[in-house]
Amino acid sequence: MPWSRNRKTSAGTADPAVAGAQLSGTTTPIKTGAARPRCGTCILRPHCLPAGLAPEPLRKFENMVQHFATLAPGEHLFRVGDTFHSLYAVRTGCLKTCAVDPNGREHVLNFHFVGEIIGIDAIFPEQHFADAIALVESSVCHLPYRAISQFAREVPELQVQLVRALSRHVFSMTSISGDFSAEERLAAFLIMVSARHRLAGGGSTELQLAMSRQDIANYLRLATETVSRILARFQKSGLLQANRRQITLLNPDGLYAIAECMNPYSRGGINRRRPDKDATRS
Amino acid sequence: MPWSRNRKTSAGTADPAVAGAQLSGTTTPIKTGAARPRCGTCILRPHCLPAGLAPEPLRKFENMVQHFATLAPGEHLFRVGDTFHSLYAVRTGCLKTCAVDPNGREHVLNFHFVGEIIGIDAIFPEQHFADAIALVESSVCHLPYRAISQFAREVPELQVQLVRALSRHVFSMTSISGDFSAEERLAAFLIMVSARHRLAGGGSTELQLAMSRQDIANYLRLATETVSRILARFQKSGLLQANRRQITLLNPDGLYAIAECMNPYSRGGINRRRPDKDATRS
DNA sequence: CGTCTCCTTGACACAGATCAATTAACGTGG
DNA sequence: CCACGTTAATTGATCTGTGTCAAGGAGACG
Repeated sequence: MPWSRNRKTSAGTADPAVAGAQLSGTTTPIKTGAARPRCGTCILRPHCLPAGLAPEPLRKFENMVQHFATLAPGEHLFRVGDTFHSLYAVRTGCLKTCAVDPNGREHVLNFHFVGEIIGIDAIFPEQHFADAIALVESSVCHLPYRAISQFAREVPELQVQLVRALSRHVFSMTSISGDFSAEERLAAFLIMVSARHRLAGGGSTELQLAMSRQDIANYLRLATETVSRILARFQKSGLLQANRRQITLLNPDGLYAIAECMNPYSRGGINRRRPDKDATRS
Repeated sequence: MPWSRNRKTSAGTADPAVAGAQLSGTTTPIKTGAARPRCGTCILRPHCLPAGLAPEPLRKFENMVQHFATLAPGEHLFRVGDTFHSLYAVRTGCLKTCAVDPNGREHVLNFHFVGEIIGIDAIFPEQHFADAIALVESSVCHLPYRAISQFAREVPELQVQLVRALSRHVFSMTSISGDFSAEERLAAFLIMVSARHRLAGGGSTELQLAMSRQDIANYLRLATETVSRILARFQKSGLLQANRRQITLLNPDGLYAIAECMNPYSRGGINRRRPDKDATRS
């Protein structure tokens, strides 16, 4: 049976307040790729590709990086079918990568928060098979892959970082790919957002979501109504306070407890609904 | 067929068609990591890490590779919590990686067919967070990561392959992570198995599944009963013939049509096989 | 031949999708 | 500043795809 779920595309028209807020204390949004970013002083460096580079290689790396024009909400960074030639690092804001299948259903593949790398999945096919769209005003660094890859041959530390970034990506994907209930997935999502807020230097209980309910739903493989309802349920049980995209976590531990089973590191706590489905056989 | 026949037949029928052909004069399975595998003559090389290496680096690479003892069905290659120190390449047979959540519910993260690399997701955490278990009698090459990684610094081509393998892994994961119906997922699964059979030199319509219905269900996030029912439905509509683990695809194009929406290449019209039936519901 | 394990099939239940309607922001133009 | 339109978010009422429970069947193996 055809079986259409959420099919509309929402290109986050959102609070511009969110974007810059988190970490642009020094730098006002650059409108046209003017100044080179300075990895050396970038607050995100520990989480970015040049993490742990020595001063000299770092300088060379900086020279490869280009700063990209700021993206307005809804603007594309790249599109399905574009040739891959560059990775991107999110400096401010938030983007989503998504693909629309032949039936018109949109699948949000990932959200990309401050400090994260976009485009890793295109290295192999050498072509983007997803659209990357800014959810709020965002800016990204532009890391030409050929140059980076070439440079990595000389600088093992960079090579290590590259491989780690890839592996981490795989690692994080396994979390959402499992078979979990809507509550578990949403709780895990909120915790993830919270953690990333903290990484970017923001508070971890006051969340200003960059994405719509629909984007969240498409990402978590739910209906938007379900996301809404579960948020309401969380609110009623005192876990959080939700007002549109403004979310306040009142009881993070409670959310952790719900989401725990999705954390690959912490298998061994908490309960979930479906008692068993058997396992084992060795 | 590439895989040894059903589970516990006579001890050690590593399918001669594959196993024997490329890796040894002897037809008997290697029980203890005796002979070094010869990447140079391995039929899988184009799909493996040393793809495209020049003769000299290839020889050095071969010297790093160790052959592993054959794994019996149900035997573990590694377990959750094991320290990561090596990647593995499947030479014969088929393995699954899986993790058990707090409730004892098993999640199959991936199946690993002939020619595929296992362990990529453990590079970053430097620890395995999944069990790797042989589904049928299998053998794997043992690729010590530190040595490989070190060697890759000298041989760019190998580095490229490593990154490509990682990226490909990410790429393939996006396929099953989407929001698809049970039919779509199962159809896509069968097509994937078929494609991998072909890669390994087998036929693409006569499939001998290495995994149980339960493994398939856990992988696709379904109940085993659902897998059974949908196979029955496919059979009734003439798409295939299913007898336990012996599956014959009668109408691969029909399956393609059902699974199309999951093919990342088809999104946006890149390189698509056929236009789909439209998404009208009713 | 019995036992075991995997697979299949049926009956029923429920989480979550779908349909539908209302309310709340946020423009925009007058 | 206020009507108006548009889109996002909520809430309620149903429907349904799949999960769950239960009961055989069919190979495999000793």
